[in-house]
Amino acid sequence: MREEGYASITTRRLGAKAGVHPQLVHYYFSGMDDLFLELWRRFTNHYLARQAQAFVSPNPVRTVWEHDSELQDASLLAELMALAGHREALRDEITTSVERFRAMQASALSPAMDDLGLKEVFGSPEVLALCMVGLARVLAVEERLGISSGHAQARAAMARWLDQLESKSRPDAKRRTPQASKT
Amino acid sequence: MREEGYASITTRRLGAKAGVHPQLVHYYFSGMDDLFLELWRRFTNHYLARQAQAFVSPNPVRTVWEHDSELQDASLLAELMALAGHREALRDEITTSVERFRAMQASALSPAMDDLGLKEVFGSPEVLALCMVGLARVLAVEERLGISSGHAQARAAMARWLDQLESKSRPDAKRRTPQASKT
DNA sequence: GTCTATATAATGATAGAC
DNA sequence: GTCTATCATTATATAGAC
Repeated sequence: MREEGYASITTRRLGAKAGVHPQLVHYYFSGMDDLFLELWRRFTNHYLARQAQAFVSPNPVRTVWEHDSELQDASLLAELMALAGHREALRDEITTSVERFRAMQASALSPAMDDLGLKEVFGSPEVLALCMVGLARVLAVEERLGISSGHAQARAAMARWLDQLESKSRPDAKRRTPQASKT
Repeated sequence: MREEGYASITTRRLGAKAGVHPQLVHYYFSGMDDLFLELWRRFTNHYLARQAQAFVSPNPVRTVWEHDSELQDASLLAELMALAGHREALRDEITTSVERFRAMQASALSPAMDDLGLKEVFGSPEVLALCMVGLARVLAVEERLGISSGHAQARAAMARWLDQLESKSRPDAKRRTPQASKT
């Protein structure tokens, strides 16, 4: 799906990829809707768990940005939302979990809004969350197609801004590198 | 395509929608690739012409934002980019025109970068363009699915920010309403 | 659980009458 | 330009042998 879009997901291709006969797909899933639903649930479970990190992070803004930016998944997510446009069963599941996810991000970002003076520009943490996910997703989708105009500069600007925020919150601390510690 | 996604575009459905027989699609287009290419070209022609306004606008930032935000087309564009992921002929056409479009937006935004102090945060006009198109597209795609968490607030924050920019560039002028004059 | 075989429907596409 | 007729291909899905 990441490589060729949701329309190319068929029982035959899945079977071929898994090295089994396509009919087995119907043994494991009750149909294509069920299959996509299961994929989405795996996706959200992974991310909801991952997103919990933002609550204990010293800089939730950076943490949220890093999660939003996980390239492969960001473009997969765009694909799933396109798919949801014409699969009712998926749409309901996606809308509720996206809203839950956004609320979670917002509450993780909330303390930073006042501390770092972000309230003035963004107003609410939801808006900050929307801006970051928006930028991350354009970058992901475009890079999948081979478009790169301004991408490096955008990532650099984001890194600069995050560093700036960090020095605001802890003026004595040194800059954190993008990759977190391995523990 | 806006309503049900690119996968639901078939010769039969197009024929039904147009009130003619599906075989006529092959009379007008050499195939599905050609059909999507034609759609994309119409799309870009419309927007490249429209985008020229940004060069003569008193506030190019607002103009670019308004163009990016045209709801229906923003979600259609997301759909087309998803489609491009597995249609080579489309991909080449899309990548080149997106890059051309971005360069155009950037050069329209360029003078505002220095005047309004945007260079400090965004660095280059391409980055500003990416941020705006990112936010606009998330809003569009999500709204199509019925998701609205933070959307109203995001639009309000954007309106506030644009007004702020405007008062910076012309301190004596009054706020412009979102809709431009009719002439 | 995995396979063969098959049902049924929809797809993109072509040939040719009018 | 629009139609009828038809093609090969692919899709989801089911039944039943092993």
